[in-house]
Amino acid sequence: MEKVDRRIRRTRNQLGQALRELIIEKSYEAITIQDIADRADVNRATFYLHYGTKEELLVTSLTEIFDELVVQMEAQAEGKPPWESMVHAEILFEHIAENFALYQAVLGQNGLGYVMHRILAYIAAHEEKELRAYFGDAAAPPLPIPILAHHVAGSIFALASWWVENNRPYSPTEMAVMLQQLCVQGMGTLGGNS
Amino acid sequence: MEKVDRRIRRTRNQLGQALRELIIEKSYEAITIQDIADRADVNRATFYLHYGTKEELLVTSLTEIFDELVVQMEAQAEGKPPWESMVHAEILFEHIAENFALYQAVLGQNGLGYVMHRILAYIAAHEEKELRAYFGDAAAPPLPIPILAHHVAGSIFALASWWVENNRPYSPTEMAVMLQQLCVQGMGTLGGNS
Amino acid sequence: MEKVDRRIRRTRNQLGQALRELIIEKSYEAITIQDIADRADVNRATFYLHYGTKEELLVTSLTEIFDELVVQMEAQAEGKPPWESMVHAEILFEHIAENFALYQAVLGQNGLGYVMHRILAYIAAHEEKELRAYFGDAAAPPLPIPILAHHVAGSIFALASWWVENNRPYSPTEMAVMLQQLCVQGMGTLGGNS
Amino acid sequence: MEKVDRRIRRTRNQLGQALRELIIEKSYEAITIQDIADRADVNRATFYLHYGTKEELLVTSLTEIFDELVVQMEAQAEGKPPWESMVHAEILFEHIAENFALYQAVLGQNGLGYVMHRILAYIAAHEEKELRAYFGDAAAPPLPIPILAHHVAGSIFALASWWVENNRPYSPTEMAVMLQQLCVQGMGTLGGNS
DNA sequence: TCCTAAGCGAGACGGTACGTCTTGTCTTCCA
DNA sequence: TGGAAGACAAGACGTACCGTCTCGCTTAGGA
Repeated sequence: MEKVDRRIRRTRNQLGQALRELIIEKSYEAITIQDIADRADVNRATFYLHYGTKEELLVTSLTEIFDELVVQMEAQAEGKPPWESMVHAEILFEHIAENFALYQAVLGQNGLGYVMHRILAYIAAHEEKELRAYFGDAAAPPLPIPILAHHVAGSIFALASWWVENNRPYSPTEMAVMLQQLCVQGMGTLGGNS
Repeated sequence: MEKVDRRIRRTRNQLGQALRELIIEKSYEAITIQDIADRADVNRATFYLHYGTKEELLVTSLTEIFDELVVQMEAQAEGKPPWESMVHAEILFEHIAENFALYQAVLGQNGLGYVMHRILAYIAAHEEKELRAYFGDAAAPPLPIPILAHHVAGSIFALASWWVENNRPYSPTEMAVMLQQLCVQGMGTLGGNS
Repeated sequence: MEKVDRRIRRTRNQLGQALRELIIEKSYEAITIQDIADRADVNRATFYLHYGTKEELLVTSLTEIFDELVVQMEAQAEGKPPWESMVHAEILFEHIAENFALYQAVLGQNGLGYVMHRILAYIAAHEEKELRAYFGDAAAPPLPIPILAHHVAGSIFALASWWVENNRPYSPTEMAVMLQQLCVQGMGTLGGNS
Repeated sequence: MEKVDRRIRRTRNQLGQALRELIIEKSYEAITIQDIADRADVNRATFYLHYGTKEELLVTSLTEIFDELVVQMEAQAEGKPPWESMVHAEILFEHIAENFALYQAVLGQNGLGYVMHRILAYIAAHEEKELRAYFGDAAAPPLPIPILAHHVAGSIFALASWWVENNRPYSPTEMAVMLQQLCVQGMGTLGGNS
């Protein structure tokens, strides 16, 4: 555990905070390092003492937020197959609601490809881990696990994306319920006619 | 039908082609307009005679490809609910296979947020249209149509993304089958054990 | 005498006229060929059919004006030494008054070095010719003729320049008288005290 | 006394030096800012940190040279009427001889109108000041002072111009003598015949 | 009177310079 | 020693102007 000067921590926090604020205000590409430094009340040269590129700061900055989410979710680990529990999804949607402006910027029209990809990959990896834990090595899954994982991840990603862009027309719980329904039962039984 | 100088058409084609090539070779952001102009054997100033920004060329260029796909897909319009027909998805995966390198660049690690968002939105809109046609005004759908549409779109997007990043481990047909299975039946019946 | 299409003559006149107008309105360097073409109601490409550069048009255009002056002056040739005749200078100042705006532009703050130099050299050459004619080969001039010529030319140039820049505070005749006085008698006898 | 970074002074010197060298080598208009930057071993953008335009650098650069001349001349201030002292003129011609190539470029065929005008105006203003000091308020001068001043200034300018263009056929002292003779006695008494 | 060459408008294009902006490095000086 | 201040190199940006070219239209002026 490296001992880090208090000032350094302070500077880094300010930089992270500044970027998160700016991302909400304007397109990520349009943000210059000077912008970040100005907002953080820090000299531009100082930025380079801590981060090599804008992206490095972005990853660091977002990681903090994601980590927080993961901690919350892992506190809910149970034995049930992941898709039969709405808890995960509910926590996710609540988390998004809390950082709404940020996710709006990241997932929306001018979203960050890099971040989008990361999120999708992250969710998929998470699902995959849980699926493997569920199926164990015994019962072979009917479809390849990565496919299952990406199916769920894609659905989550798209629903979250839609939800954010449409200003949260449903509550986190409602979203979680619908998500679960779609993933577990599929759309076939929803025709009403069957 | 606007009459366009042959030279103009030629120049624009070269620019579009150049961008598509470069996107495959390096990160979109790293591509300069000079790069594009060089590759297209065109003066940089000439670029600006036709497009205001790199993005404008990108959209134009990709639209051509998407349009082609849409034409193919619409030729398959049938009366069945979209998710019961694998044809659409199959055509999609084949289309991706044909423009593999391009999609690898666009959907991958350093993918373009803008394009990703566009694709997702495009697929969702497409699904939504078909769902509305299917349900008509009579039978109220069990879940809001946008939700259904985005669920499917997200799944398609994520599976396609995964497929591309893992170098097409399955055939387009196999992917289409699995996709349909997941969407229609859901994962609940796949427990294998039940 | 080359036969020139009426249209050609018309085009060239328009271009010359346009340049002369523009020179009065703004700095010569700031005038673009497009400006000239626009003003002349001519396509830019057409400009190049007639003149290679802006300078070429300038010379052609100004030469027309100078030639006119020379004709007037030569009509006054007499046997007297040039500096004892005010006629030349008077004609010159009257000529300048007639093309006032043009000379203001050419001799003023943002005057054209090229044209200034040309004018000075032209006057000097003119003086030199007359001086040589006057001295003949007999009486050796007390000072080298080129020196004498440039002295007079410089004085004319400077006085004209000053006169134009100060909005003609004296009549052409007055200027001519003063010029002659200065050149012939010098300033030594003007001490007022002697 | 403003404190200026040593680097800044160095950069500016290099830029001024570069321009002075280039002016000798080719037409001022043909000199690009890139040329200047290259010659000064400085980045083009750096040029703009110090000067807004080529003209600004030119003025700054030439002013340094002129100032030097003025200092020399003012060290010779005496009570005599300016035109009865050859000292000023002599210093001037010597100064020109020292910066010969530069003046060749500035006064010659492709001279700079702006600079020519400046020089003429500068000399005239200088003369005017001395004339006013000489005449005081008492004796009214026989001719308007500005006219006298411009007469002398024009002569100086033209003789210097001719001298430079003809590769200094006389010594600075000889030029000064002739100049004084012309200005003081005029040409009337030089006819030899009178 | 026709027809044929020339003048010209329109505008795409390669090229060059411009002035601006951002980045990353460096140096100097302060707390 | 961490950071402020800021000069600088590097290089992309979007714009402006230049000179050249090609393509049609029109419009004399000779057949």
